[in-house]
Amino acid sequence: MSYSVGQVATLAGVTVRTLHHYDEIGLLTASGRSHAGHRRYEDVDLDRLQQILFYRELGFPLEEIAVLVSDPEADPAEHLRRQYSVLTDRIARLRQMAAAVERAMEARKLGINLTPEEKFEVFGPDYDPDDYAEEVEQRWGHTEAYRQSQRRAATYTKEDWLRINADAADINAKIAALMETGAAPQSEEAMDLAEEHRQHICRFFYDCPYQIHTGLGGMYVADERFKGNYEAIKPGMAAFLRDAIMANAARSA
Amino acid sequence: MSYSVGQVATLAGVTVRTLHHYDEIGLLTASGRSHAGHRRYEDVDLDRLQQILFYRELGFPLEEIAVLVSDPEADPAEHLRRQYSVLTDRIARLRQMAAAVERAMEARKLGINLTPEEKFEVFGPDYDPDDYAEEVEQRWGHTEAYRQSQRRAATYTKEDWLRINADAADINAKIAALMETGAAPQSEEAMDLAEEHRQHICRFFYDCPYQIHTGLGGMYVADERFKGNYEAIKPGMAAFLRDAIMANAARSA
DNA sequence: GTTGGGCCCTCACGTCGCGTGAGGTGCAAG
DNA sequence: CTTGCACCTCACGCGACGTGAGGGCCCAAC
Repeated sequence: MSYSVGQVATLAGVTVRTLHHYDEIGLLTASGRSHAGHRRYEDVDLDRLQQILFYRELGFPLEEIAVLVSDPEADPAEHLRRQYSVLTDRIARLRQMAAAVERAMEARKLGINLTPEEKFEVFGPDYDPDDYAEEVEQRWGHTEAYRQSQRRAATYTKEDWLRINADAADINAKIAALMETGAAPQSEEAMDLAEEHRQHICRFFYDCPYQIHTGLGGMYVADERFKGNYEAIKPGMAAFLRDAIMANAARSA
Repeated sequence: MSYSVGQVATLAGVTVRTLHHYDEIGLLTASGRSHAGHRRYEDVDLDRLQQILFYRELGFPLEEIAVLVSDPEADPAEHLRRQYSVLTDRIARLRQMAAAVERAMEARKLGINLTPEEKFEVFGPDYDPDDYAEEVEQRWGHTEAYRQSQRRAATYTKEDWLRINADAADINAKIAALMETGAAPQSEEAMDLAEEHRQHICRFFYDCPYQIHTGLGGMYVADERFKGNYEAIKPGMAAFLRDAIMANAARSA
């Protein structure tokens, strides 16, 4: 099966001119030409185009895309993994922005004026994750201080939530670090972290016996929404955590 | 306090040339000029710039941005709300793409060849949510059929998850629809939906008495990750759901 | 006093990723 | 036979800047 430019264009939702352009710059050259000099695209070209458009959608320049899609370490599965991680990164970025907007809304409500530096922190670009953790705490501390002077008891629970989320992030970080070492989900350390995870839920959310905990573990890999959050921290983390939870439940029995 | 181009540039993380450009096209003109003809930016200019960069980051053309930031219905709170909704939309889009990538990975694992149309559905742009729901079901049904012929019992649980997620989406949709009518979270209908929500958890995840359910409700607004998911469906939904859950728990007592 | 460096200014041309014709070709249907 | 459609190749235009070129203002150091 082969396709003309027009067919490919409508399929992929781009213009013919775009395909011509990609041909011109050598990003996507049709596999062949018909007798009349018309471009003929094969399935393999469609795959490549799909990849190109994916990265384009995320704002990569064509030159960089050429490198990405022509990567000779071209295991297709590797491509997909890369796409997934690029996506989760981007999502994380947007979530940060959303959180910043929320902070701005609250600041407005309370009549707090942000410093000029703060106004642009939304776009915090370099994103060194180590610095980031500190930074957030500091910024929050700052804002909380202001707020405490305006509200009092009402602030209290919110403060708690911050600590709870920080603890959760801490546990997740430890899990990611453990994965880095190549440890198995059935290892002592992994089970201990799973237990820490469970304790955290028990303390701050609700009573969470092993049975419920394993239920949660299953959900972490099966439900898109939860899975995304863990996979964003580290690919494979959802499954790792589930297995560690199951191992931990098994040893307690 | 007023700032020079260079100061503004470093603050905002853009180049001086960019600020010149925005001046040229009238998107952001410095409030004043110094004796020597140098641009002098005030705080209000910084606010405007922040907004401009926000929309730019999300890929809006400058012309459109000019309209958005100059909107005379210019309640700043309204701006923030709009930014938030733009963000959640974008996040939802990326999550869809991520899900599509996952499907592609699974398809690969199972040796299923996607049809050319399917390959480009990732970018499904027009995104009519009604059609979308059907479409997904059909596509999944299709894929499942293929898969069933390859695997058997193993597929079974996955199928269940699909139904579970579909049910959850259904409940969420009903809640959103109810919100649309302006009903209070304490209304009969809202409480019934909260109960449906609880039952859903009981049936598919774990035993979820009212006490735990209200705990979940609190988490839906306090934890960024959960909140984002509900707010993406409809702004204010997280809080609405929490309140409905609390009302429902109260009436059962 | 002047020389230098730093930051600012205004043209003005270059780049990227296409959009948008202009003018020509191959071929199937009326 | 010509009409029409989808394709072809130039080639210029545009948005959002990048990147100098050439010059002005001001302060510090020699």
